Amino acid sequence: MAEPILTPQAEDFPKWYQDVVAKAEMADNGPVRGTMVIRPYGYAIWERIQSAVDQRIKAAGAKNVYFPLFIPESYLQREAEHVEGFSPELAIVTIAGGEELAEPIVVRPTSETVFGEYMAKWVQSHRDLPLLLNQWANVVRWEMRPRLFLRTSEFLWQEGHCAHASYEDASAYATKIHLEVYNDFLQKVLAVPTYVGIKPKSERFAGAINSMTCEGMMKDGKALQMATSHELGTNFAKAFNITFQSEAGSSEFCHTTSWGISTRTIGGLIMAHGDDKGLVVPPVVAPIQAVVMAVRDDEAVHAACRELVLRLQDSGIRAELDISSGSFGRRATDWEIKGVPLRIEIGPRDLAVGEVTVARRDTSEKAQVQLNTVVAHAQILLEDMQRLLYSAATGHRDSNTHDVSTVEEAITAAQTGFARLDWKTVDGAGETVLKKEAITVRCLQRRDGTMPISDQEPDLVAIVAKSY
RNA sequence: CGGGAAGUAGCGCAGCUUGGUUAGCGCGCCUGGUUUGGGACCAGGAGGCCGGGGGUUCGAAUCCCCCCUUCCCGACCA
Repeated sequence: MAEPILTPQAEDFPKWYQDVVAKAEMADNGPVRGTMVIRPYGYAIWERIQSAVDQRIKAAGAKNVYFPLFIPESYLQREAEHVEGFSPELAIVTIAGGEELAEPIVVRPTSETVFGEYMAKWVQSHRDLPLLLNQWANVVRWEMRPRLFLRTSEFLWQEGHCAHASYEDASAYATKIHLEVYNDFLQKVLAVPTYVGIKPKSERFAGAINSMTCEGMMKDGKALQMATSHELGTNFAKAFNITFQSEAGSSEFCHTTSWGISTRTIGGLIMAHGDDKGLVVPPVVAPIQAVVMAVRDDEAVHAACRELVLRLQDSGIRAELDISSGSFGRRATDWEIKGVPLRIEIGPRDLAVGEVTVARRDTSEKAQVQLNTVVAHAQILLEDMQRLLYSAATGHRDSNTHDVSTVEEAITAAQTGFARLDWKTVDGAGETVLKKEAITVRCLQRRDGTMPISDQEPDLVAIVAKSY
């Protein structure tokens, strides 16, 4: 083990990220700038993210639908801020079927506008509300500086679009999604602790009256927005005429919301837990939770491995068999790069004493375990690892979040982590000063760390950082 | 989109300045054998329109122009 397989994080974090994405076989660049080919291992992680999020969305009452990829350009233009925010990153089709189109077609950067058009049709009465919809889709936002998973011109996500009768209902539901779907998922599944708050006006979604965010801290101390929920007020309802007849008989505008989580979270997962040996995938989201490795190319060893894989699978552990013929070190390293939580080694020495060797990815600890109790042991280790990854990430975040009192101190703190200071100290000129240092306000919170209803609340604190 | 660097086998690179027959090296890959408790070894082998297009030339990986892609730094972003 002379030379490192990956660039060490401390030497060059972005290079480490690229190395790990390539060597763990997560993704490749696509042929068109900014596009991404997600490979089987990366996609398996995405599928697990999808199912965990989808389950929570359905529990919150929203129903899945599918809207088209193509949106008439005129739709985007109906909401002034929305079109202004998105026009620089739109991909627009002007020729189709060999003919110049009468009206250009936009490849969706997000779907508020089409949803709006159909919500207007579907909603007539207060009895039709709330209308809670979600779709899993790809979207296109042309990016200047693409990075696999973190910023690609096409990405996969889920976008929820809801219409409510009142501001209070809309706000409450967007908040519920934010906390019970996104934040719960990020903490329990990805084991990423977050700062939950609202965006200042400068960072708000184009067309929103309020944007909520879950901000995670990566190992290099930079912030990553891992999910957002937006309150759109009546902006889109007015642009698309989404109205309903109230109980009293009057015609009212709906209050709409939208909320999303994307393949970017995979980048967050990589950078929140990965180390110099590669990925560290939390057991709950890991497509492979345990690999059973034959140490020797020997029939008795192979048979023991096969049998153990079946026992692990029977107990609900996602286990994989490795009886391939490469050298031990090579195979072990490959599984480490992929971040598989447990590696169970079986060789003649183990078999002779009825044991196996269990190595856990997070701590690198190796232990001898009785062959007949290893399944129960593995369950315990997986649960322990999930907990430990979350608490380690929380420790890293907390020890790199500094309370400061001036913009200058915030700039210093944001070189290596997050800074927390009074919002009134930053609001206005402070934000401009920070921006020059590539530092932004990631979110606004109340003093107790909870999420405010609006940025008009007094006594808010700002969390500022460099970000992806 | 601005400023910089780069594209030669799957990956990492040499060759280019000074144009000249069959374009090299390391890793990986394939075959056979010996191996396997932390990136094994020996022998043999496959793999290239030198990023794409155009030009200069008797002749281009090499010189010139345009385009595409990648990386770093800025402006934009889930």
